[in-house]
Amino acid sequence: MLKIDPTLIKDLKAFVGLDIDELELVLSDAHSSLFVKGEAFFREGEKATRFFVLLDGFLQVIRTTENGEQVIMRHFAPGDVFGIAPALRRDTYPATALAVADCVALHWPNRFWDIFEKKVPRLVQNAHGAVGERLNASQDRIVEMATEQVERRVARAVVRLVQQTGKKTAKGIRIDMPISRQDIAEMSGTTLHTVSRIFSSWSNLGLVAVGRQKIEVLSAHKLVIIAEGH
Amino acid sequence: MLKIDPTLIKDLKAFVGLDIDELELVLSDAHSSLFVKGEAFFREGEKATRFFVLLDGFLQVIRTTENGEQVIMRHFAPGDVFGIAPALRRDTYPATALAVADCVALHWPNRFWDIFEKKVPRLVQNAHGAVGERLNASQDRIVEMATEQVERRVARAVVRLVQQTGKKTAKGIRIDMPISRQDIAEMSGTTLHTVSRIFSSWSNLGLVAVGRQKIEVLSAHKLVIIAEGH
DNA sequence: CGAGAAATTGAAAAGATTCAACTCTCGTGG
DNA sequence: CCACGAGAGTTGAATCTTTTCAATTTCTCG
Repeated sequence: MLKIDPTLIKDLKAFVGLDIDELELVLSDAHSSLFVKGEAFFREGEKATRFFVLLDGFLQVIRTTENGEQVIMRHFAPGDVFGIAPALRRDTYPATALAVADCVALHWPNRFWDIFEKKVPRLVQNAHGAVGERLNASQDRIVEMATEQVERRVARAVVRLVQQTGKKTAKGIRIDMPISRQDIAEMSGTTLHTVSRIFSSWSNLGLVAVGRQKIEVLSAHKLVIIAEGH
Repeated sequence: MLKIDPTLIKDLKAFVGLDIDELELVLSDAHSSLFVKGEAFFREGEKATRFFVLLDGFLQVIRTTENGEQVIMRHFAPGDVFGIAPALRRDTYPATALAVADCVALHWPNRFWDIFEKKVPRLVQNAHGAVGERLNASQDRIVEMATEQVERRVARAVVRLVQQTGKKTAKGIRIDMPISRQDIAEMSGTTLHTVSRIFSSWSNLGLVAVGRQKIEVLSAHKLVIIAEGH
């Protein structure tokens, strides 16, 4: 069904530990699709029909409140599994997944979950590990929201973005993705105004260079100090 | 190893869908222990050696920040599985579990996880379902912390407690557990002072009757309106 | 080049925390 | 059995952080 070479994907986080035969089996049932920037992989509450592995691009998972506010729950990068409702015995997607850049993703109908569970158990175990990390990250974030003030939360959001998409530049590390003040606000539970003020002050301190939808970290070290507090 | 009657536990959430043989198999390998109020089942970062099902009592899961602040992540009631590190391919416990009342819990060494996965798959599936609910609840809470103000968060914390331990009384519903203002503050990311002020105002409105470590909800309906906003 | 989105910034207001003093409640031990 | 002390709770006042409102400015793309 697909003409992807197993060796191209064998190092992706989702497929770590699979042997060639397993990779081929998995690929033989996979569909591959392009999702253009802005397109939704699935939306909150929608019936879950398939699960995904991101091959290329970048996506964000968001939730929307009744009064229309958005919260960015997290980002996914190539190699991540997502939309794995069957791993959690859910039949709807709990959030909306949006392509932030053009994306290529593999996906399978949900019925393959149980098949892979038997035939490629490592794949399913990897997914459970990913769930564990996400649960842990969620709880970290709850603690952060409950105890830290805004500047630190914003710093952490930026540090996370740097870790996920940072590209080395002459002067520092640039976030390789158009990110607005509003996006950062939705990642850290504040307003774009407050983010703007914080960025201005960091910029004055020579910590970052910011522009329209772009952020370059000049002193990752100092930013981490703000984020972690020591 | 244990003389618990399968019929006593067959309706617990953790064991839903197991047949008698499976229940007996599971029980035959189980240990049962009493944890007195205040005792820890396990602590954050500790090597995970066993997983649990709560039979009786009530426990809270907490995280502590570097500067000693506590955040109550969630509560567990009889029938809940917890400490299921193997389900998430973790080898340490991610948080601390404390008995809030005297508790009785079943527990198994972690090696039984893989055994049960084969022999009692439904048990493991139930656990994954529980993980899914928890991940979902965590994300709800993140949204809540990011977008709602304190009074609403406190209202939600109280509503959750009522759902988990509410006991009908003459005038309303009482939370059947000693809960301090500080506890509510740690559940909702605020200070005991703010909780105290909010409770005073609710009390003046006739919404709740509060006392030392006790909360009785007189108008659940109005409280839900504060919590949910409509 | 013009239009619209993104960002900045000041000023005012709101919301919550911090500090501090004080009160209440309950269990314990004299 | 009562007094006392510690833990739990309350409340005012000051302060601080963040948001809200509003007015501009800057960028970038078509």
